[in-house]
Amino acid sequence: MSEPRKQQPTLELVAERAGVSRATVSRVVNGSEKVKPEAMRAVEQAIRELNYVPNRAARSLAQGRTNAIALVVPENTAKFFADPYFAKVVQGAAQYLADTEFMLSLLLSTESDPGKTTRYLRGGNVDGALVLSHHAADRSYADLGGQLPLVFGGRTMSTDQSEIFVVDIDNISAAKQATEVIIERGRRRIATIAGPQDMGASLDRLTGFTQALAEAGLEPAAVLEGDFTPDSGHDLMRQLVDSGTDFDGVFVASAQMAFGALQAMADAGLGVPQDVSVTTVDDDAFARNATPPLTTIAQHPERQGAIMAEILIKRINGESVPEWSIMDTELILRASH
Amino acid sequence: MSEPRKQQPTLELVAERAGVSRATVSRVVNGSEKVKPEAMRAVEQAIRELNYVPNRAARSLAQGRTNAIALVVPENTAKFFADPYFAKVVQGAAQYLADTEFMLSLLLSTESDPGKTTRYLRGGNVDGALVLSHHAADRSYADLGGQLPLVFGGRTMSTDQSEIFVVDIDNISAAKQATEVIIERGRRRIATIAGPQDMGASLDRLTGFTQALAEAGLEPAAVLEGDFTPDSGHDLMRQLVDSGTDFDGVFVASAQMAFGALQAMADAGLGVPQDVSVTTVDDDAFARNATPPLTTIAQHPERQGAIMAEILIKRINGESVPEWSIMDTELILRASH
DNA sequence: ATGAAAGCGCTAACAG
DNA sequence: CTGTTAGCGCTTTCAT
Repeated sequence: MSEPRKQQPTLELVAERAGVSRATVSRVVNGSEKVKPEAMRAVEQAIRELNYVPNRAARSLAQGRTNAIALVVPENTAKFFADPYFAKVVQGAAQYLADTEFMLSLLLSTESDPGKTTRYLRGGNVDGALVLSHHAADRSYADLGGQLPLVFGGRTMSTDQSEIFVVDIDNISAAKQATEVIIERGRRRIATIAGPQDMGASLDRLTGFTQALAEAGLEPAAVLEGDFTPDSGHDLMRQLVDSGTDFDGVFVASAQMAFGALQAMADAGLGVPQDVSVTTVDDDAFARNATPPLTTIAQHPERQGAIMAEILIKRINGESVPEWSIMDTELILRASH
Repeated sequence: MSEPRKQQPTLELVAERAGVSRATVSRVVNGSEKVKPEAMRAVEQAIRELNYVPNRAARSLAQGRTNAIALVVPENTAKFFADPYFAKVVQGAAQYLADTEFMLSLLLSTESDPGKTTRYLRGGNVDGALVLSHHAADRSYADLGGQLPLVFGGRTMSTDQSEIFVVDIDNISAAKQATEVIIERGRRRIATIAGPQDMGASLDRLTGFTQALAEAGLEPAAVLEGDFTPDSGHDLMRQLVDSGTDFDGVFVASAQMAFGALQAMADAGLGVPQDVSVTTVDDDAFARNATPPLTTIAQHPERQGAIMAEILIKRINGESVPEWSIMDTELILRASH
């Protein structure tokens, strides 16, 4: 049944045409110094004439290296596209890799069959992988770390493994800082809409929130758990309002959720920041276009992507790199606090 | 310098452990019928114990097939993420492929080095590719069609090639239909904000617009050319207004641009649909959340992605498929016309 | 500086 | 049903 694939010219063909051995062609292709200019020209011409491109599978088999890395997003397609954070990280990684010999291949891990992705990764298709948005329940990638160089974006929840490389912001201090802004505003009944508690970033942000409160001698007015989507922010805020809880400040763990929460508050006739002071994390389109614009902690996902890629490449090349890279964040004061 | 990669167990190792030949292991791995249950169990156990995963490069080299296909987006990362159309197509393709043995690998073609992507594609990394959003200037992919099964999303501009497989809507009739809605409203001074004229879809939509007008005995009030982004829609609409052109209807070639245009009209104090009737193409978040919600032609990008994938797989398997697949569209009447 | 030869890990006839 | 034997296209010692 299989259609005869148009045969690509092989290295051997190039060798014949150039009148040299396959070894020499290989040397030229790989930019080895030790080739006579004369032979080199002949080979290059043959390559051009035949429109030759080396077969990657063969090369990869021979040298045990693929020159490709994967960016794995263990999240469904809809969420992936809805969250500007992913876009930025991908962009940063892609940009960094553009100047290297490496290809970036984006793997949206299908919820239906996560094993498919791991098998692909372990099947020698890539030299390493960047893993994003790692839910705790999902141990598949953490375990993979022993077999393939991995770099995580955001801390993973597994603690029993060493040799886990991660690039992240300090989520605890970020949340703490954001919460302090509210406290400094004089607010005392402060709630939070936290992120999914199976992710490291969410846990840390909740910790930071609690710490800030504790240091000011306060108790949380309420703690709700969302899933980082605007809808969950909206729904939880409405719940909070409907519950009759008395609050005058809220730290929301992501700009997307804060965006939704703001709408719910507007619907409920709550003024921001007069009635409620709100701060959040992420300086994306949601933060900037919210009404009012959100006071927030900017991380720099684009830079994060680039750094992740850089570290992975270094690991692949056997250079030693620190296990943790903590990125700076920035407090952006806008109108919502 | 290269770090010793942790050696994955090979098929040979499995064979030894199971006490059979490599061929038998291969048979089991590939699900051949003709293996004694007994041997099969032994092999399966060995595989489990060794945590064996076949090396793809080797397999692919041996059987001349990779079981991976690429989805190529010749567009920069920012545009890719900003346009819900891409998200939907990817989603559709990913979903379809989830039930097959094929991996989907997303290639954001870097503007800096398009040759890198083509080389990757030709290097035998994938069995075929889906190509999206094809600008005319870019012949690289059309030419690739001779060497690798390709399926395009949206018609390509190259006319000299046969064997070009494309999945698309009928852009001419879609635009015509959208324009007719405006005409039926009794409007006579109708302008258009078209898409980039180096893309087939844009050209066709302009053609459909012009045809509808011609059949009603009308001339375009104005023809502006945007780039499918909301910003371009905004800017062009402001230009149109500032130019003093007299118009009471406008067909905008994409919902993103229409979204921007609507804002500009609101700024200019133009009422929609009282003063100006507007229709567009795409039923995405922009169309639905615009003020007022947009009357539009819905294409079904998710289905398009799935169909593209389906056709590509069939081609890879040597089945014969039609070169053109035209998808249905749907007129959605909302408040803007 | 170059060629010969031995694989990389797997699959695919071909015997048996 | 199973093992033997060739490769797939490329890289890489090792000689020369």
